[in-house]
Parts: sequence; structure tokens; C-alpha cells
Amino acid sequence: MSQRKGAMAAVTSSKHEEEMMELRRGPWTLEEDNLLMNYIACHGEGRWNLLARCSGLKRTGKSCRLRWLNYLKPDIKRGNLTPEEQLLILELHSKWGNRWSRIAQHLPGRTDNEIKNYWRTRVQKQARQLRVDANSAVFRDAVRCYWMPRLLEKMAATSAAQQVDPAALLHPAHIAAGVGGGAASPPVHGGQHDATSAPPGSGYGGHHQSYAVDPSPSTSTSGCSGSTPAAALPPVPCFSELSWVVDQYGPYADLDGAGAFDSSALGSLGLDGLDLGPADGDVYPDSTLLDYLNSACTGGGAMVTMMGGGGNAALSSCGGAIMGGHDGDYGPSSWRTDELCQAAARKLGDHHQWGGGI
DNA sequence: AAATCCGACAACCGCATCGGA
DNA sequence: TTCCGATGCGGTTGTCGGATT
Repeated sequence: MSQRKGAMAAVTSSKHEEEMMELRRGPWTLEEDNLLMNYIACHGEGRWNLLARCSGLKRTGKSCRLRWLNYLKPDIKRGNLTPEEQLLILELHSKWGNRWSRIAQHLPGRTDNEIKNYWRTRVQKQARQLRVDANSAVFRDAVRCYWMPRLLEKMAATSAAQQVDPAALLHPAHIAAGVGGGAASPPVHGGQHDATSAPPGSGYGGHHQSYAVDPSPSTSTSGCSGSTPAAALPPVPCFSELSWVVDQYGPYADLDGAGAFDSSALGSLGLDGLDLGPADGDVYPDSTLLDYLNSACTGGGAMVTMMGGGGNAALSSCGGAIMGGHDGDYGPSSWRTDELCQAAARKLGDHHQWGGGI
């Protein structure tokens, strides 16, 4: 009985101990970061639970590890991802999927968390705008045939002075070597995370990295290969319903506001929800599938020319933006009519099959 | 000027895997 | 072989600041 009492007391005591420990959660304070950095400086990384217990931090080992690996580690690179890094992420993700840690190994200074966030906030956003699944073949092709070439262009523009061949970055050997992220670069601070002020280093500030003011324990603030875009175009569906576009308007159909193209005809095909591009006053992101489609217009196939103008209003008012315009300009854009079919296929969804010759 | 929305990112959580006892 | 703690990974959430209404 007394033994049992003793056991009960021990349990109570240990519970009390846990309560006294009351683990902190949420944003890290400057003091906590210093504690963690100092401890690691003395004892090295690893043994995170031991670290958590011995360092005086009221955090879990997991939390300490994450804080160190994602933020405090000296070689962490900050600032926006460079086009090279973005390209690598797209390329490696197409190979490995959501293997963030593995992808991060090829981007020195970047963490899996950062890459994962990039994918979710940038890439998946694009997929949403295109109304396709980010893991779908359609989207992968769009990335490969449109986004990657754009990045290559950016890289070419910015690296011309450095005499770097951007396409070479995609060479398997290059990737295998883990090159591409500017490995040798010192930590970069810029963008929203300008953290001239952020640790490691000292600073604090950055977008979200202002420290919690009150470190009180009770506070819980829970916190085609890229170089050959056309080669990997998705299969082109053949829609007999739309063949009239070519028949009637020839290889180049005008979708501008001049009235040459009767957009209401699309309605009769059940395509009235099809958004063909910018209407008057519409503001579109500068990177859209329309650019991709245009970039694909290298071979045969009829073209649909579209002027950003009132003529599109009826169309674009119907659906969300499947397509968008060029960088701030609503000048002429071209659609290959078979690509138009493709967009239509997306809109029609279940009723038609990709690449099937209907 | 205030309210609301949205993007970006830090941090947490649950699960899987690994390695030592 | 099994158990258990430590660690790693990927998904998700919470929070904040800037943009928009």
C-alpha cells in the first residue's frame, strides 16, 4: 500500500515536473536562439533530446533540431531563390516528386522546408490558376515546356556576363554534382527575408523573424528538356467539334474585338466557360500558360490570334483564368487552334479524352 | 483609415526509419 | 528478435506583413 502510495507520489511528482517544464512553442526568441547556438558551438549538433534537456531550452529536441537546421545553421542561404535554383527544383521535382530533403541536397544552403514552401506557394499556385493538378502530366508538361524555358531565358540574361550556359545546369552530371545553387556563395540576404538582421549572424527582423517579445514560458503563440520546349508538348487532342475553327477561319483565326471570330459559337459547343485570355481591364500574372502555348507555336497548325480587347470579354468573363496575357501587355497573342482544342478539353473535362482522336 | 485578403514562411505534428540495448 | 528512443521526412497549420478593397 505504502509502496503504491510512493508510486502514486512519484507519478504526481513527475507530472508536476512536466508542468514545471512546460515546453515552449511558437516563435523562437533571441535568447533561445543564443542558447541553442552556444550549446551547439560547445557540443556540436545531434542528440537533440539531450540538447533540449541540457541547454536550458524549454523546447523539444525536435523543435531545436528544426530551428537549427532551418534557420540558425551558419550555411543557410537566405533570400529569394535564384532562377537557377528554381530550375533545379522544377527539374528535380519532376524526377523525384515530393522528396524535399533529397532535392534540398542539390541546393546548397537551402532547406527542405524552404523548397517545400516554394513549391506550395509558387508552383502549386500556378497549377491552381491553370486549374490542373500540380502533379498531373499536363502541368508537368507546362512546367517543362514553358516555365523552364522562361527560367533559362532569365538565367541566360543574367548570366551572360558570367559566360554560363544555363542549359548545362540541367545536365544530369551537373545535377549529380549538386551544382546549381551557388554553392560557393556566402549566405545571401535579400528579398523579404532581408535579414541583414537575421540570425545566423545576428539579426532579426526579416519578414517573420521578429522575435517573440515575451519569452514567458506560459506564452503559447503557436505559433522536353528545358531547352527544347516543343519536343515535350502534351498530346494534342483532335476535336472534330472544333475543326470548324480552322475550316472557317483558316490557319489564323482572329479572336480580337473586331468581330472576325464569333465567340458565341463556342457557347454552342459548350465551351462558354472557356477563358481565352485577358479582357479589358483584366490584370493577369506575367507568367501564364498562354505564353507557354505561344511558345509552342513553332510548327504547323493553325493559329488563333488574339488581341487583348473587348472581343474577349464575353469569353473571359465566363470562367476563371485558364489563360493570361503577356507581361503587362495586351498586345497580340497567338493560339494554335489545336492548343485551343486542348484548352477546351480541359474545360470539358470528363467528356473528352486527352490525345484521343475524337 | 479600417477591414479584409493573400502570400510567404516558420514551426508543429504525425509517421517512418534507424540503431542500440 | 523485440523494444524503444532518436532522428528524419513530408504534410499541415499558424502567424505576420503587405496589398487590396
